[in-house]
Amino acid sequence: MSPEKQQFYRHLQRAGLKRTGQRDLIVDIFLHTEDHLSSEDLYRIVKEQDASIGQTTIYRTLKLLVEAGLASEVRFGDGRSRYEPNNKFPHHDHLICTTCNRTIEFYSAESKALLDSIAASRGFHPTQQSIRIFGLCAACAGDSSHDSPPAINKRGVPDVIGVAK
Amino acid sequence: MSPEKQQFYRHLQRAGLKRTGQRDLIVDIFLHTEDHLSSEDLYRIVKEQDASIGQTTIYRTLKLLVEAGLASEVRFGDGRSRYEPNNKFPHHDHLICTTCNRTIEFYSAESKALLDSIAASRGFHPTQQSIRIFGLCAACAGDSSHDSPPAINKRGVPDVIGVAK
DNA sequence: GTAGGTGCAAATCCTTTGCAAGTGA
DNA sequence: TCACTTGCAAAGGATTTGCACCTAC
Repeated sequence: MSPEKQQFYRHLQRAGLKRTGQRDLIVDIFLHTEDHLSSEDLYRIVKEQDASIGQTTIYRTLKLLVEAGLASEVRFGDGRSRYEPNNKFPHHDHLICTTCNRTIEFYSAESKALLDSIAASRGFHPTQQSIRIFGLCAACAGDSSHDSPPAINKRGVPDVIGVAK
Repeated sequence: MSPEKQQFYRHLQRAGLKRTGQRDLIVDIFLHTEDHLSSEDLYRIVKEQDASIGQTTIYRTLKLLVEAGLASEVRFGDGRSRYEPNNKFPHHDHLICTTCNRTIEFYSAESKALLDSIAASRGFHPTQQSIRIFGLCAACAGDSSHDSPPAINKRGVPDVIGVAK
């Protein structure tokens, strides 16, 4: 069993909760994505494996994953929550193209340090920081030295087009 | 008439829209706040001046204000949109206390420059950047060298507790 | 006169909750 | 056993839309 699933079950145990087949399946699938899945996206994928699972269980399990520290909730301005597994990259931020909805992930240690020091100077104790840059990706801005805009994918899920470390 | 209202009416004109008494009132009130008002907060205040105005008009006018570049939409994780006038501070970010809901505004030219260069290196053209740091303010973290946590205010609106320039 | 605006009620969309029937420890 | 789970349907809460009536230009 992966260390992430172990962490998940440790969380369940500590909280007096139970291990179930549904949670097993949902967590397995979730941990193997690195998309920014919405609850409904995940629901659709999970249903392919077990058509009897309900939306509600997806919502509840995603909440557990966040509590267990295995997932982060992100919002890109389309009015729905998306989730990303924390096991891929410990923390990263997003450039969000408001035209094609693709996202570019990046991580900047300098920004993080800068923001930490700003928080510290106000006596603030951060638990989470979120940086989002909205705008046009190179393709949508018509920059011909970059890829052309992608067709919107089947699920309407933003594709990740790159990770800048 | 303030330059902001002029800008608003210029936007209406360019878009072929009309000036109305309702828009006048809503814009006047909005531009004189620096709270992070939700649509409903603004609705309550506006109704004190004109009880006949409907929620819908508030929603629609806030949207116009954003389009006109006079307001920014912000979300603090409580599932509702809040708006701040752009005439006070051109741009700023937020430390958000997840216990007492107060926010501390700050502006960091260094962060902005850093993020601009990250965006540029990906060929991304930013239109808006949003930095949010969630955590505990000094008071809620029990830091006695700072103010004690505030009573939650009447409207449940996060109070601004400071602006770091 | 006419395109655009307004307020109301109804509709939407995402998410949560109540509940009766299951199920893991 | 029994507290925790599940799926369904209904409820919720924020925001949007349809519509008949009004109003700025």
